[in-house]
Amino acid sequence: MKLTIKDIAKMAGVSPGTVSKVINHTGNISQKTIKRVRKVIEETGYQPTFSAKSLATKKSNLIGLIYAGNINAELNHPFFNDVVNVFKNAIGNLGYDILVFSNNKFSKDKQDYLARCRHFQLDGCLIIAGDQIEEATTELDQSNVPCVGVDIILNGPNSSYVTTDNNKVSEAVVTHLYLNRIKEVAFIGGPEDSVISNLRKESFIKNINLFGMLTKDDWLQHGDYFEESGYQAMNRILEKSPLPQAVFAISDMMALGALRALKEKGISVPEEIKIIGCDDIEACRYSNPSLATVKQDKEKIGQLAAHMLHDLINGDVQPTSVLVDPELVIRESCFIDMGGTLTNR
Amino acid sequence: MKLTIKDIAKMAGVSPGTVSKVINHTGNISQKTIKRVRKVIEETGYQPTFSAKSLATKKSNLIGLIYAGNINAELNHPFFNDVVNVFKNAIGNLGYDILVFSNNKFSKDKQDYLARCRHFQLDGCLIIAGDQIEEATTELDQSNVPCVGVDIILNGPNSSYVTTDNNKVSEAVVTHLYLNRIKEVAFIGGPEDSVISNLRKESFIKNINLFGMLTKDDWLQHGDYFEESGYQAMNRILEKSPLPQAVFAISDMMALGALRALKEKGISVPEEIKIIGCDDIEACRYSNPSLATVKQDKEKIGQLAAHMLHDLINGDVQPTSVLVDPELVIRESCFIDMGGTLTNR
DNA sequence: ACATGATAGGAAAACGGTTGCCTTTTGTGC
DNA sequence: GCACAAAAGGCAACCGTTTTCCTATCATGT
Repeated sequence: MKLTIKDIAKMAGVSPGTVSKVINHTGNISQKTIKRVRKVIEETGYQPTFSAKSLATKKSNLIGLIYAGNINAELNHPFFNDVVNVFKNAIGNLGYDILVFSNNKFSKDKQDYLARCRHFQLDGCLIIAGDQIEEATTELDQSNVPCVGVDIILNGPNSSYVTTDNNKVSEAVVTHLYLNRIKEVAFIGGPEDSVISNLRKESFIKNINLFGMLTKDDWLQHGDYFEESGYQAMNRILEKSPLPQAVFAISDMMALGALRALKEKGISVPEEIKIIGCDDIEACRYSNPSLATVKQDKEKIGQLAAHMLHDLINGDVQPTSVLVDPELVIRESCFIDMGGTLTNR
Repeated sequence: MKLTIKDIAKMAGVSPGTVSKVINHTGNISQKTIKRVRKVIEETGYQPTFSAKSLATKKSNLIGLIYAGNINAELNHPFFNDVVNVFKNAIGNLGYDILVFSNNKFSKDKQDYLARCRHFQLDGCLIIAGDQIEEATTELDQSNVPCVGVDIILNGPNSSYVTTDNNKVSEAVVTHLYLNRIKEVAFIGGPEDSVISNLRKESFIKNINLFGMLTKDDWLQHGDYFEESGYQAMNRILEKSPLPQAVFAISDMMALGALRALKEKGISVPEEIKIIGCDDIEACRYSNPSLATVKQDKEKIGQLAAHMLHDLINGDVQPTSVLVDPELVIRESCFIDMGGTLTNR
């Protein structure tokens, strides 16, 4: 028989309302009473029922977790999961639990995120996406539900976002290559309609031109962020001669796919061609050669997302966006032998 | 202004109770009325509020997700995440959403899972663990809350579990090595008190003896499933001569660590020593040499867990346990050159 | 001792559904 | 057309909290 607030009230010789006030630190209650009520709660291990509380307050202390866009992977995406894990612990410390929207529950074809937020009376949502996304997410963004996006641009009245500074991603890669006398560079992006991908592509081209380096249409390929698509993109590049001196793929998985294509053709990395990926997933360290990459600061992104969402929920703050600086991680796939000049530390 | 069941009732010209019955397919309602009510619901997009429904029914259609034990990783564990992802979709189709327990919310030191289940009125829990675990999980297991464990042995009155057949894991590895004329094998297990690890270790030793092969105390090492611990365990093995002909590590990450240790010492894999891991994480395919492993059937485990939990919740079924067969995946780290005899397909 | 304001705590409505029971309507057989 | 059973749907209590408003008590200054 589960204990209710009335049982506690009876035991402590007060009214239910008073117990509620003690629990929530509201109203005017004497220290003596507080002590007494606390003691009963302590002894009985009483905990208010979530649904009753939620019903009365219209709050849930629950954050919805949405994997939007065509991320084929979801709970098993290497980069996003690290971010989500940091987020989970950070938001937990702020007093929230996380609700993962399972798909297929409501309408079959249409993910109605907003309806589900209202259904559960979620306090806010974390939207994870590698991409600009479906209507359902836009609808949610435009609603008054507090949302924080990771790697997605949100502009709703109560939405913030945090993302790696995509201009700096390409800038870092191109600058590094320039400093190492590499001139001819290919690019493997995400889907053509991916906002993130296009930002990186534009910035890539801009910086290539800025430094007087070379790229060309045949070298600008698109994939879907996954391994196989990188493999195919690389093969498309290989079909056209000449070969570039380096390839920048905007996900590690695609870079690994490119690596596989090169291995298959007997082209040596980094001697004949350098490869740089992006994300710094675990597999980078175990591939052969190990994969140079642009690392996104997962810890910082996760932490920021949690605090931004909390602030948004409390109405403390206007919607904002934060760009997190990426960091170049040089590994074997980009080692450059220049006879002692300009080597990498 | 959010719509309530009363609004719908008014619009449809019926009582709230009737609307409820239409929604839940209970009571005796005429087809005509059902149509009318349905239409209004459709047009307005009305959805019952979770907390109110949950309060009234004492059910939540929510499944708690617990990462128990000393899995340092959580939402970012490569193997478990794949399982959880399958589970999430499967359980979603059965009408549940998932609540992830954030840590640190309730008592600082003590995870009170049971209390939180009651608090949220969860219908059931999925317990993920690489290991036998804390008191809080045991308490939950022993309660009447329906639980399904993955890779953990549960014996509570309402608990089932599904796990890879750990005997067969070691059996498959040892048999394969035996068939390829390899006699001397080392073993890198998990923590000494890990039930799973000990099952695999016992079965490893049993099969080694059965085939008249050789292992010894110096070759039986323990780690914590993560990369660094595999590295260290391998170094401990290397300190003692002679070298075994093969090493079986019960996680891929530890196997990768072992690989790193061998590389560092200039010992070639698979020529001088073979390595086999376990789990079949992504990185296996990208390591050099690519890593042979024992694959756990994540798809099947996730699906089974979902359906077993659903059955348990509905009281359709007695607690059970299911063992899923593992599958050996041979890759470069275990390639065997025998001059044409007994090669691997 | 008294008016006054502050403080403590109680009563009850509200939150949005569900459900058992009871009444009304409908259909059936004669 | 009538008695009766079955079907349809309304009523109201209930789920466990919160919160507003109100009253009773208490301390204070005069």
